[in-house]
Amino acid sequence: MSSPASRDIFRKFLTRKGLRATNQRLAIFDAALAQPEHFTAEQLLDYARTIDDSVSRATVYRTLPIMTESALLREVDIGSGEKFYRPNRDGDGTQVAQVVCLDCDKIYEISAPFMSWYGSTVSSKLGLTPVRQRLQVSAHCNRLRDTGTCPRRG
Amino acid sequence: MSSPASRDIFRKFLTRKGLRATNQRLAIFDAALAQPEHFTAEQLLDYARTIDDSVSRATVYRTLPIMTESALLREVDIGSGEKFYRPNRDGDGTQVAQVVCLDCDKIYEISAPFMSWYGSTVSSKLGLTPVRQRLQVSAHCNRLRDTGTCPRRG
DNA sequence: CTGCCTGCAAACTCTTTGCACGAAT
DNA sequence: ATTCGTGCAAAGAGTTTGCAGGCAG
Repeated sequence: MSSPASRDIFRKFLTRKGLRATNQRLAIFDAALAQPEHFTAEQLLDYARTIDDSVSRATVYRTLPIMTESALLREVDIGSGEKFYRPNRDGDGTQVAQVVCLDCDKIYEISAPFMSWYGSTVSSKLGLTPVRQRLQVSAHCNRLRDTGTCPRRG
Repeated sequence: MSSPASRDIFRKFLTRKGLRATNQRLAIFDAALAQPEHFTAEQLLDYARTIDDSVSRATVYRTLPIMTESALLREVDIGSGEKFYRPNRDGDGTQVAQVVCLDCDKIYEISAPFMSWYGSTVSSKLGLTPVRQRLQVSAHCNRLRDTGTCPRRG
């Protein structure tokens, strides 16, 4: 949930960008920024509908780019078919690596400040200017392997 | 193109795995390992059909996992909707980063030996065992920005 | 009022799959 | 002779888009 105060912030944000502050967009903003973890477009739709049941899937998909381009959200693509999103509470997200548990699908985010240095170094040698980088580690759960149970699932 | 010799190698390879050495599979193997650059499933289909025009899209998609699981090919997912593949001529591919030019879509591969160390370090802190890692940098072409022309396109 | 924004549903892209036929062993 | 493998076409999943109507500014 979010307070009327955050609504006003979103409203101003949209106006500043020359976009209209529709109830659907506001509901999607509320829903997205209330998420504690990574979420998918579909999950966002579900939650946004609890705020405004007129929100459609199309509008969610049309609003997500607005939020990511403005760095309100960070897009996290772990190559699983669907994209994940996450409120961009801290930093710009270019210095964050992900560790993905292949057993419970949980995505851990790890600070990796050397990443942008690496990106710049490697890009400049090729005559390129880095835009973004991603570092992802896919891993299996030791606990699940040893005891047959992962604390994050069953 | 490939010599009859490589055909025999593929034949033995398949037999060893308990799989049948069909003409379609051999054509796909030939086509895949003849690629100098990254390629998509669709491009592989096109080329494989110049060797054996009975090759179908379904068989390409069914053969790609056989080749990647055996490390003959490396799968490179840059989050662009379609997957890329590449003959795995050197190493195991777990120590290679990609630099993707957003202007010409070229994928440069860079040796990044520290990656597996990083994966292990970060995973163990979470009670996980790393399976694979990927490090990708997306970048823009300086030449295109400065002169309006990228040597890799027009 | 004007035209941006919306929901709906169809379209799209890439990939997977069910089925009956065909070929490798 | 057995199966495993194949092509075809349909199904899938996630996302995008054309259109007619609706609401913000």
